[in-house]
Amino acid sequence: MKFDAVELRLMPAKSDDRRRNDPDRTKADILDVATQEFAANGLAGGRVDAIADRTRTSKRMIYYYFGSKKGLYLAVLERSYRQIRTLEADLELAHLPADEALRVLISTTFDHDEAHPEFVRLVSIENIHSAAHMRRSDVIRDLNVSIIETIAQIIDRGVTEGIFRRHPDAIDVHMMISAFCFFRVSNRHTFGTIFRRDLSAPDLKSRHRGMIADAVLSYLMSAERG
Amino acid sequence: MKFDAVELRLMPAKSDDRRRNDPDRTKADILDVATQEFAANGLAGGRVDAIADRTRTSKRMIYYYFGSKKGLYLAVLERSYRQIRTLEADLELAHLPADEALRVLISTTFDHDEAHPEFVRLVSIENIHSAAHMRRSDVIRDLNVSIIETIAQIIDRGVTEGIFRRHPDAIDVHMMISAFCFFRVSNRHTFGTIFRRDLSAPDLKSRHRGMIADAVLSYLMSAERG
DNA sequence: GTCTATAAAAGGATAGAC
DNA sequence: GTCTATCCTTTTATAGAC
Repeated sequence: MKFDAVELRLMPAKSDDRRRNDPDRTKADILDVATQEFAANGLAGGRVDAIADRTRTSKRMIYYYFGSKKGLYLAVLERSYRQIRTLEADLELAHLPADEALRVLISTTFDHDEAHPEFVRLVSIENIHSAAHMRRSDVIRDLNVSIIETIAQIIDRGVTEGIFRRHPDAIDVHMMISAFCFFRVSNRHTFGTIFRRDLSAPDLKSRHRGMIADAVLSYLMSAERG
Repeated sequence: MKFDAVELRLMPAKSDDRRRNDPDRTKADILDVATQEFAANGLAGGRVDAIADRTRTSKRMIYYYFGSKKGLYLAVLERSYRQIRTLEADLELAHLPADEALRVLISTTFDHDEAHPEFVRLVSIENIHSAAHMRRSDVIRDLNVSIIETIAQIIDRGVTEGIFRRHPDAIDVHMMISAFCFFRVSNRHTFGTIFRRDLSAPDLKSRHRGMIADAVLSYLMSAERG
């Protein structure tokens, strides 16, 4: 009799229940799955049912926490942007020579897009929607974009040191870098199909990482129109 | 009596009926509207009803001619690709100096993407679907991509003439050019929102057109790793 | 080849118990 | 906070007359 009672108390039922009732954990779980679903199929193509099925929780909870499909999509988008902005803000490049600093920054952007194709896809999807959701999101619109400040300082420094002969707009330079890194991932499938080339292959990856850095640097180092 | 008969023959009723029953005209009409609809809302987001409503014909005819929503989408995609390939194939650059030829080619790509945002959007959408439809389409996969041959010849010529000091892969150069031109249009909305900049403004357009050309040329003209 | 009406299915959202 | 069952709108697709 005593023995039976002890065994009952040792069962892990209660601890499991607490875990299941943790709101932050539930929300994060939903966001993880939703990120994959929307990145894979778009906003219209993504299925709330499919998300619920792959979650520890139910569809009801998605509506409970996020209100609607679009509310969930926006939460996914906000979280993804917060992550890349944090990464950019953590760069410490002030102690490096201008050209070295720029190479590190380009590699960081390049590697981020390579490592996070789901972010690249979400941004593509949001552009299909003309950035309508992002525009309404204070969170995203007001995320500090320190990368422009970083690039501006590098360009200034390079010009002062005499390494760079051009002095272009920092946002333009950021766009040039972003375009190349982003396109490689965003257009991987159509470009790869048409030109019969696997853009995810490791040798192409390292060649392209060097290529974009060389292109940006030779642009900055060359004389106007040459 | 004679007079009346002549007047009857001149009435345009019959000719109108023929026009309405012209299959090619009907198909082209459907494709025009479908291109706009899919480019605006994606494959899942695009509505067959919405297409039918903006067409001279009915929904029944869309299924009659194209079989399914996906069949229509694929037809739209095939037609868009055929158009840009035709444009590229018409370029006559052999008589120009290598650097001039490259500038013309870059401007052509740049202006094409600017003038055809619906094409850019369709390609973005097809990438969200991992190019699944394009892959199955013999028409698109086998469209001759003469642009690579064109770029390869320009690079060879530039190196022979001593203008270029690098000799990169032609597909890589094409990717570098495409990436910049494409990104400016495909990511116009998110990039514009975040950096508070209107990428469709005329002054930015011409500045960027020159910038991408300068970047590619200074890359080709610079020494390895410099 | 073309139209109207309708079937059939999918998918977003919610009711109500616990 | 969480679950099951279900409503109801939207949307793809087709039947059948002309």
